[in-house]
Amino acid sequence: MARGKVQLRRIENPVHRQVTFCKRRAGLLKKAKELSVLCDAEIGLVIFSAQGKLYELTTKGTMQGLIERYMNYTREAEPEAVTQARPLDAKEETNVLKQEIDKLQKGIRYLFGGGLGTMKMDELHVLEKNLETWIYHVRSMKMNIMLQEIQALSDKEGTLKAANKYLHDMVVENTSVTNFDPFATDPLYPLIIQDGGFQF
Amino acid sequence: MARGKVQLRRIENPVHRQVTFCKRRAGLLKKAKELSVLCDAEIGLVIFSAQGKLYELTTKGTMQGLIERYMNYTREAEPEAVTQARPLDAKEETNVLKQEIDKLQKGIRYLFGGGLGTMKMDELHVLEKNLETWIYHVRSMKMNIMLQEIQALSDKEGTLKAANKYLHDMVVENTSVTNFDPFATDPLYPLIIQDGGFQF
DNA sequence: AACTATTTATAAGA
DNA sequence: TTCTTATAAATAGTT
Repeated sequence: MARGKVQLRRIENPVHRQVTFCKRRAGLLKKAKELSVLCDAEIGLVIFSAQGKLYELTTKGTMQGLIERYMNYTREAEPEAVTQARPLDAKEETNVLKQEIDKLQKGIRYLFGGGLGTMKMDELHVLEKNLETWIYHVRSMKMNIMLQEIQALSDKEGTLKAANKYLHDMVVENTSVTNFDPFATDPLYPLIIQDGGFQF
Repeated sequence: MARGKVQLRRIENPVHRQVTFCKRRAGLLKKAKELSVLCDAEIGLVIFSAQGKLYELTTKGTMQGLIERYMNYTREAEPEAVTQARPLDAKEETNVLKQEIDKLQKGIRYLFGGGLGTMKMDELHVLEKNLETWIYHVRSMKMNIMLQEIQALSDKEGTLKAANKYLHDMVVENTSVTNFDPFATDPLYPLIIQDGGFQF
């Protein structure tokens, strides 16, 4: 905006681009602050540079709070989920999960606010049930991970046993040809075993 | 920025403020887009008007995606929690609770994002423990509410019994003076009892 | 980082 | 809201 019009496309010269980024970023943040003050608006601005560095601004409260407000607003704008007795398809199930998350979030908002003391009996009851539901989900997921790990270890074990057997046979064959060895017929012994850790 | 300097404080005239909001909002969104294009930055801009209406912009991907990137970035930057063995004082306990809430929120952020599937085993474990802790808190609070209700009912019962006894004595006294009544010595009978409902 | 010539944004008025 | 226009601000290119 000075000494020459600017083309609205990526500035190819990296130095030039960096300088412009610096200047315009400052300008944008300033403008955002001004708009907020002049017009009493709540503004959140997040800028990730091309190098991945974060610059941010919130004009009222925290970014965390603003994100929650945003989530709430966009969720409200979404169409209502349909509750029916028939089995739910994938999309509907997603909506149900979102509602559950919403309830949990409400509970957490209570916790953030006046603490549990401000919650009514029935609200506490709902929160409790939701927490139980999520514990169930979390435990299911843990179980799945564990089963996968077990499967992986089991596969690995099979592979190692096969390798072991092959090596053992080699040893038997070689020793029986070059010289007589009484240990050649010993039971299988793990020549190479490498086991990954497995924590609960 | 024209025909008169602007004071950096809330515009009191509502019409004036609304017009300025409209103009500057457009300007800010334009500047954000330009910065993103010129310097290859990812930008998210959220504006809530004083009336609570939402205006938003994201220059790459979705707001949802940007929020996740932001969450990730800020989580990495956070310092680790301090774990101590000695008993905590009130202020420290508050901090611990805040941290617990933070962890729970992180769990919920995961839920919002790619679902539980993106969480690691240890993260799931932490989330599970936090959920358990909060269920404990919720149940304690329910118990307290119930105990208070019981106490209140018990008090009311005592009051009613006292009133009952007083009324009974009155009846006995009156009947014994004005006329002989064989029912005057009947056992105590509840003349007025009003009991509140009590739901679990 | 500073300096300006210009462009751009926008306050006020219509 | 939108247009116009005088003027304030932002900033591209240069030092």
